[in-house]
Amino acid sequence: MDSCLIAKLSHYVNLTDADRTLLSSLEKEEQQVWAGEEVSGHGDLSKQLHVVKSGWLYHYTILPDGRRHIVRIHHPGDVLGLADIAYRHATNSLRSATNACICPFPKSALDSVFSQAPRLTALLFTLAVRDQVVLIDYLRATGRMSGRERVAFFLLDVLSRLRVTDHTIGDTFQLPLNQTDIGDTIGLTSVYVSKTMSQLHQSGFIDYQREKIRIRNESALAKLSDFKDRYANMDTSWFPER
Amino acid sequence: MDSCLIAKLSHYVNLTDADRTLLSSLEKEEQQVWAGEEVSGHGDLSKQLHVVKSGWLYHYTILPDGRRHIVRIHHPGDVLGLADIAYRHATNSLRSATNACICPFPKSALDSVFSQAPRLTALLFTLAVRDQVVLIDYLRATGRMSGRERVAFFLLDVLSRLRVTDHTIGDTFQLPLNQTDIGDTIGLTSVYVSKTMSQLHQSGFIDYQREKIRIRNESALAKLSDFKDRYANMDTSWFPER
DNA sequence: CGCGGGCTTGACTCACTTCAAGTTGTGTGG
DNA sequence: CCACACAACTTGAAGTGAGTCAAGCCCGCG
Repeated sequence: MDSCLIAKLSHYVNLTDADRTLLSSLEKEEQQVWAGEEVSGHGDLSKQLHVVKSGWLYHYTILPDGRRHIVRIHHPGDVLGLADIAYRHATNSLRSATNACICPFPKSALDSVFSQAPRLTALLFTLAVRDQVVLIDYLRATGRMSGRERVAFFLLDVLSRLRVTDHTIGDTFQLPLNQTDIGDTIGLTSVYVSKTMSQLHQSGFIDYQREKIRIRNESALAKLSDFKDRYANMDTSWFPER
Repeated sequence: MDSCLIAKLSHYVNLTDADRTLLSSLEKEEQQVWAGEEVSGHGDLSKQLHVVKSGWLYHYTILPDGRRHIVRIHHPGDVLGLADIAYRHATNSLRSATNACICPFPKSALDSVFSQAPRLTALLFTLAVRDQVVLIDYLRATGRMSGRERVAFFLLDVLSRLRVTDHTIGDTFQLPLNQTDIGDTIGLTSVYVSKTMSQLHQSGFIDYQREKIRIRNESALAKLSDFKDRYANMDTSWFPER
């Protein structure tokens, strides 16, 4: 019943009742999607954004020769498609990794947020910009780090994101992505991801089997991959009063 | 006398007089910086944003072992630091590539934009989001493309950005960055950038000497690197009326 | 019980790095 | 106007991290 969008945003600021009403209007409509299903393709008209209610999804692109790069992974409570509001056609494709439930809403719903709720606007802006900072972290990892460092970085990134909504999470989590997906996210092949993960296991950093990952030495991994948590804290002090 | 910020934004929407007044308040203060000078460092308190009046700058990060990645290159008319408004401390460092003139303004100036000018808010949002799409293009290039493709991509990206403000630009432009800088932007070493550029020259794609680049076969380069211009057109149709 | 997707492992290859020794061009001082 | 210094670029030889190819394994599922 509870909206995970509101839950996620409340993590960062206090929302007024008016804000909550406005936000829940974004979650009116629901859509079920299957694991592996394509939600929207590159080049589609991008008139809609989505809020994720449950499940994991990801945005990706295909290169002309067929190689794939996964751009961003999405969890419950995420607002998807902000990256596409600047263009008439979607610049990336969206696919569901698991069975999922998403709530589509039109781009134009944002204009009522912008004109009615400056504080919420600032928050959305901040979230978009946080995504940008995370993308930069990925860019730097992909551009300048070894495979081992990149895998470490990736696992910690997923873990930190899960912690935003699930405070009870310890060192173990479910990762509903296969090693090909992981490789396509950090610019490696699935073969090399496999070799790297087994090496990280042998060095005592992680345990894993199927979709379950256990981080055995988080601080060492963080040091290895120079990881900074971008999700836990954000600066909202400059926000307009209401 | 003319503001290049206003010039750049006018490329996308019609601005009211009120909008112009608000915008020019962001360019009240001026600061001169020298080529190679550090403007703000990673970890500094990030209370200020900047508008670039003249010159080239770039944001970069250093890895623990000293390797560098250049995250984003900035030109006149760009708004810098949007990526940092979500955090109390700067997540990346800013350095000037050439002598430059920049206009600092406080984060809090954004809140007056958000509460007074919904249309301008939408525009700023769109710009932030366009940067995100470009970062994604870089991420995909860095993660999945060969050195040759990456260099081609980089050169076309710079050219397209210059064209936003300079419509007279043909196939030749000034690139005030050395090959180490280029390599640090696309995840290569300076040695390999040199070899790749001379190879691109020999295949008839480009000419270059010192800081001058000539693109001899733009469409072939675009095909080679699967380049899409993200700067020329953006969707502003969903913007609030005023 | 057999099929198939995902994971592992090893042998081989190659794109890119590293190292190192030139070359070029440009600004500076005598 | 020359000489010297210096940064940027070039070029080649040698090394390596990650890719490719391919065979085999594991395990959940029909």
